[in-house]
Formats: sequence, structure tokens, C-alpha cells
Amino acid sequence: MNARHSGFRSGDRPALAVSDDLRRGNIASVARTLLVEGPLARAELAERLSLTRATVTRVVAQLLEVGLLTEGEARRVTAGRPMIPLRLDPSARAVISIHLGAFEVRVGLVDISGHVLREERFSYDGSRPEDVSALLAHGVEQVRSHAVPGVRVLGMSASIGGWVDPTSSTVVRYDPLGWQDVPLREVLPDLGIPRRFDQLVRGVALAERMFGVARGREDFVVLWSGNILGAASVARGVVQHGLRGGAGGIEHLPTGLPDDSCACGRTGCLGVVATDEAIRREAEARGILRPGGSLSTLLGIVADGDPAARQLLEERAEAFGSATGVLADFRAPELIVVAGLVTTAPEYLAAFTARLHAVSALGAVVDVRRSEFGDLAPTIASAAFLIDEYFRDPISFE
Amino acid sequence: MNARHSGFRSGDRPALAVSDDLRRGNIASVARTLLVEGPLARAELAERLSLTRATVTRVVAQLLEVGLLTEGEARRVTAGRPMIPLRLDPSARAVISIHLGAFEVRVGLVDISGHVLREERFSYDGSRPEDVSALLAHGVEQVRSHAVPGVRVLGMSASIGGWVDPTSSTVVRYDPLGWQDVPLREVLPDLGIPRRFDQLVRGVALAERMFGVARGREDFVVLWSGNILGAASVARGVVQHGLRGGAGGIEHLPTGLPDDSCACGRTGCLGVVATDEAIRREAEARGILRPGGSLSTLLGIVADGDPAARQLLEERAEAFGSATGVLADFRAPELIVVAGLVTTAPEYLAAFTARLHAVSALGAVVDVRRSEFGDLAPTIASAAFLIDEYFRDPISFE
DNA sequence: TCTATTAGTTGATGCGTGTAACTATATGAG
DNA sequence: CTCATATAGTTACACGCATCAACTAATAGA
Repeated sequence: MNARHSGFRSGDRPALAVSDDLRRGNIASVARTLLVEGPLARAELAERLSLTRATVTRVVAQLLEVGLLTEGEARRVTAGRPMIPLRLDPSARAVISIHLGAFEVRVGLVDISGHVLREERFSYDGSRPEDVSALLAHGVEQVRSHAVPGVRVLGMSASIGGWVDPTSSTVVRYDPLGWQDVPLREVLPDLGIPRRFDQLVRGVALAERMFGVARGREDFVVLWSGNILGAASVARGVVQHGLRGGAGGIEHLPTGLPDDSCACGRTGCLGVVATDEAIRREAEARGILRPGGSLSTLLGIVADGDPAARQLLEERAEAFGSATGVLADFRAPELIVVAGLVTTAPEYLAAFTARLHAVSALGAVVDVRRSEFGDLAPTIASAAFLIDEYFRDPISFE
Repeated sequence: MNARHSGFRSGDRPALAVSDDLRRGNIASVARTLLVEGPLARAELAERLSLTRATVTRVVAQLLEVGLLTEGEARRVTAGRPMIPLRLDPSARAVISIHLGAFEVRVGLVDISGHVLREERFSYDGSRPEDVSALLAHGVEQVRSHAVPGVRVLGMSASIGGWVDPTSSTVVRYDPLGWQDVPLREVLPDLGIPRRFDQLVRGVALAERMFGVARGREDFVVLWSGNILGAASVARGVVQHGLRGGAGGIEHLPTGLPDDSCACGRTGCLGVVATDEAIRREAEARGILRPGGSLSTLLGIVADGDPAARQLLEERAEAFGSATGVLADFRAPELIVVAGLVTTAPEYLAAFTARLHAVSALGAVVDVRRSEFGDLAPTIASAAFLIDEYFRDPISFE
């Protein structure tokens, strides 16, 4: 509705000229295209972005000046003047990434191309938010002090798996730690650099779009299965937050499994059958895992060919696919990216995909891919909020 | 990603200058604001849209010239020059609306403020698409010939309730008529004026945003319960279509009711317990309605205080709320608009809302409202596609 | 009647595009 | 070796838009 800004800064004077928006948009387009599509010449950039070569020349000049781009060796591929490939140089800018997990905290340094430069993990008991603060300060100090010299730290970007309201930077709810309405400003260290905080799965979505299997995609859904379950939806290139950051809840999708009853009063909710812990505990109950055995061990047993283990995993994968199939019908995304430890098992992915395709009206048209971030997913995802923002205005960021 | 257009017109030359986009955007903003927020003076428009008064003056001048706006009587409300209220004049532009229902076709004339100028209804047997064509031609001719003189007909805008792919103007599937992959170009009359075709519920969403209870809202979901069930999601002011227009499917959301089995192999799917026909038939089975009784009759019986009828209606409302509650968790909309005949019963709305709020993690924060289009909903909704498009570029539309 | 106040208009300015003519640097034919 | 051709990239200029600031218009109240 608003002509220039999206409804923010309602009262105050417009701070910037309209043409500035245009310039920024084109700069962002060029930077993002080079991030996602790799080295390109000016002429090709102009082609893809429907800009004139003149505009690209000027935009590129600015990006070269700030050192975000580098010119490669001219390549003569056909008649005519050789093209000069432009490459995004990620080496000089990075983000401190913080992830608050159920059992450990991860602090890392991630460059703007999504490459993890450093990562530290700290086991912790996060049940008391006030205790976490000191641990984070220490972790950040470690990562910062060992930071590669010459790397400019853009800021801190953090995530947690539960329900996060990014507008107030509050953890509304995170069950694995028992958190409710925890204001993150008091937990995250304040180093006077930009800080961002949002929900893990939304970070995965941004990261997959910038660096991962959803590179350059504008319309997809991410499903995360781990200590928590969650979804994130990207529409027209923008990740959806929903009211109070509440979008992405999938824990009470009905699976039809007659399992343990959920705290909500119903039975068979996805959240009580498909989390890492639910699967692990069921493996114990069925005698597949010895008491205290881990999910990784279970996946190993599956890989070794144990039929009972495989059956359990496929059963849960099918429950996941069956439950989220209704979301595919509602949302009809072009692509669904699944992420989380269990999804790394080929049996899980196959069973999930088959079931989802069978259940959804769209059928096999929906592309299903597995995230390739592996164990680094939380660190990359946490960094993605600030990196995404950086690429929306690379020149005058901060 | 694209700098100016949203990825369309990839190959061809840019047809318009960038500044044109800006101008169009501002014109559209002004027109839409006046449509939604009623008469406003230039100064107030400038305030709300963060534009300068100079820009508003020039934009308004263009809209006055084409006759889309009229100036009201100057009102002196305080010291200073009196403000001149600007009113959108809907009287001169209208859209031919066509809706293909399960049992009847509706053809109407709807002006750009959503007012239904004419409406004709034709009972039909739509099982053979080729038969519908002649009926539509006749209906359109009727509406057109009686059109108010001086009204400019912008084009034809049509909808059907099933699964529609608007990019190919194809009815992928519409169960009540048994249609599959019906190309609409061959069914809709071709009068040489613009034609649009999309899914009913998406039209309801656009209409509610422009003229209805979601006026000016940018983030909401519409749930339709009638001969078909469907949802539509508006995010950042744009209605979502999804892959192949497949978004909005809610017929296979599990309700937990042990009802008739669905064609999909499961039982208790929303589509077999909550449609008009499902409720009507169940009312018959329970002896509430005599054979052949209509849903309207059932609603009358409920209104008269019959407990069994009321129980049935509330049971189905709760199923609807319970099933769609998972969508509220996934999508977290600010507002849910419910529409369709059954939702007009206060008992239905109350039971639905209570259950949705109970089931969703967001709780009662989600605003639930009932559509106020009543019986005219399909006609207004069908017209909304073209009207929405008109307001995106009111000056140079066609 | 004069001042304060608010609405609306107008001409100059600025900004970032697009346009088109330019330079730069290659291939390949003769 | 030279010249036509082709493509990449640059630059001077013009255009269209919104902004800015100064203006006019029209009222209330002292």
C-alpha cells in the first residue's frame, strides 16, 4: 500500500530519496545474483536482470570500490572483446553466528558466502536463561579473538529452535529448555555491533536460498526435523514470519499414529512422534537401542541393515510426510527442503518423499530435496539473518 | 531478484522506464487508499503514503482527468484552507463477473467498488463443459445489453471453486461437476475484452481485502465452506497461487471424525464431513431434514432452536476449526475470514472460532471474522481478479 | 483587518536510470 | 597483415520521476 517503504517509518520525514531505493535495489540484485549464480560478466548480469549494460557498469563500479567484488581474468570465448568475470569476494566480511540448541550452544564465524570459518560448541544446561549469557559472551570472545585478520565482522546473528518473535527479539516458547517469554536482548552479548535474532528454521530457509539447495529459488518450504520440529515458508523470495513470529508451527499436525498423548490433549501429534528424542525413545522401547543410545547410533544401525530399525525410521518418516502433506496442499510450494539429522538417512528421505507425494493433491510435482548443510546447518542458518539483510543493501550496510 | 519486474519478461527488451514503475505505483497507492479508506484530502493522502503533497497533487490530477476521482465539497474543519475530499467514483467502470457453481452459473456486473449492479443466475447441468459455453454467452449478453449506459466494461472476470491454474486458465479439477483439465479459453465467451480466470476463494480473498472485512489488510487467510472447501492466503498484500495454482487445498485435512471414508483412502477428511452436501446429507441421515431438504432449511431449523440440528452444525464447525487450526499454526495469519453459507449461522461461527482458538498455539490472538458478502460472495469474488488488476494500474489499464 | 494556520500548487533541482554513440579487444576471412 | 565483424564495457546526454522550497488559496480567530 505504501508507495516507497512497506509501512514502516510512518510518521517521520522520508529519510532517503526514491531514486535511492532504486539504486539500492539494483545493487542488491547484482550482489545477490553473483552470490547465487557464481561469476558473471557485466553483459550477462545486464541480460539476466533486465538492466542496461550502462547501469550494470555503474553498479559494479560501486561494488568494486567497496571491495565486495573482484574482477577475474578476462576470458576470450568468442569473437569480440573478452568478458571480465565478476566474482563476489566473501573473504572480507563475516558474521558471528550463535545458535542455542537443546543440549549445546554453537558459536561460529560465517562469511557472507555461507562458509563456516570457525565453530565452537559448548554443552550446557540452558534451563536458566541468565546462565547462558556468560557462556555466550565467552564463546563470542573466543570466536572473535581468533577471527581471521582482515575480516570485517558485520554483526551477530542468532537463532533458537522454538517460537521466536523477531520484532521483540523474544523467545516466546522453547520447550526443550523450558523457556517462555525470554527477552533475548539480555542473553545475547552486546558488543555494539548489529544483532539479529530469529527462529532457526527461518534461518535455514534463508541460508538454503542463498547458499543451499534452494539457491535462487523464490518459492519453497523448509521442514526441519530435529530436537524441535518446524517449518518455514519463503514466498516471492521473502521468508514469512506470521503474527508474532508464530509461523512455522507443525508440532500438532495429526499423524494418525496412536502414540503417546500430547500435552495439547490429543494423540499422535507430530511433535510427540517425530522429534529426535521421540524416535530415539521409541527405539529404546522396541529394544533396537540400548538405554541411553543416541539417534546417531540408531541411524548407524539402520545403515547396517537392521530391519526393525529401518521400519521404525520409515514409519516416522511416513508420519512426517503424511502430516506435512496437508501443508503441501495448502501452500503448494515449488520445492520442499527437508533438514535435520534424521533426514540424512536415505531411507528416511525416500519414505518421507513417497508418502508426501502420495498424500498431496499435487503429487510428485513438488520437488523434495534434502539440505546439504549437514551438521553445520544451525551455524549457517543462524548467520543467515544478518547475511540476508546485508545483501539487501551491501553498500551502506551499517 | 529481478531489479524491476518480478522475473517475467525475461528475454525481451524492457518495455517501460523505471520511473514509470514508480509513477504507476504511486497512482495505484492513491487509488487503492481512496477505495479502501474512503474520501480523503490530498494532504492526508500524502501523510498516509509518505509522499509529498506535491506528488499527491500531480497523481490526483491524473486520476481526476480520467474521471476515476471526483472532488467533494470543501470542508472547513479548522483554521486554514479547507480540505477538498477526494472520492473514488466507481460508477463509470465495471467488470462482468462469471461464476461457475456446482448447480448454477452466475453472471453479473460489478463496479470497481465491489457493488453488484446486476446479477443473473442460471441453473445448469455443467457436467459437460462444452454445453456451458452457450449458456455463458447468453448470460453475458443479457448482462451486457442491460448494462447501465455510461459504464465502461473493463473486461470479464470469472471463477470456479475447484483447483484452477490461472497461468494456463485451466480448471485442473472441479469435483462437483466432474471436470478435469478443462481449458477455460474455450468455455468463456471471447468478446475481445480482457478475460481473467482464477479460483473462487482467491477471488474472495481479493474482494475481502478491497471491499470486505479484510479492507486494507495485508496478511490474512480466507476459509471457504460451501459446495467446495478451500483456503486462500494473502501475504504482503498478494494472494498466493502456489505451484500450478494448487494452493488452498484443505479438503484432506484430518478432522478426527470417524465419518465416511474419503476417496483418498483415509477417513474423516474435511472434504467428506464439512461441505454443504456432507452436512445436508448427515442431517438427512439423522432425521433432522426430510429427504431432499436443503442446507438453508437446516440452518432455519437451527435458528428455530432445534438441539439436534444445532449439535450437528456445531460438530461440523468444530471439525472445520480443529482441522484448519493446524494451518493457523503453520501460517500464523493476523486474520482469518470465513465465508460460505454455513458460516452465516452464529452457532457455526462461534463453535468454529472457539475450536480454532483452542487448537492453535497462537490462541485467541488470531482475529476471526465472517465475510459480509452473503449470497453475493461468488459474484463479487469472481469480479475481484480484474478489479484488483485494474487498481494496480488504473491510468493505463488496457 | 491582520495574524496564524492549513491545503494545495508550481518551478527548479537532483537522482538514477535509459539511449546511443563511443572505445576496447578479441576472432576469422582474405 | 589487414580489415570486417562481433561482443564487452564506458561515457555523455536526455528523460522522467519525486523532492524541495517557495508560492498561492482560503479559512478561523484575535
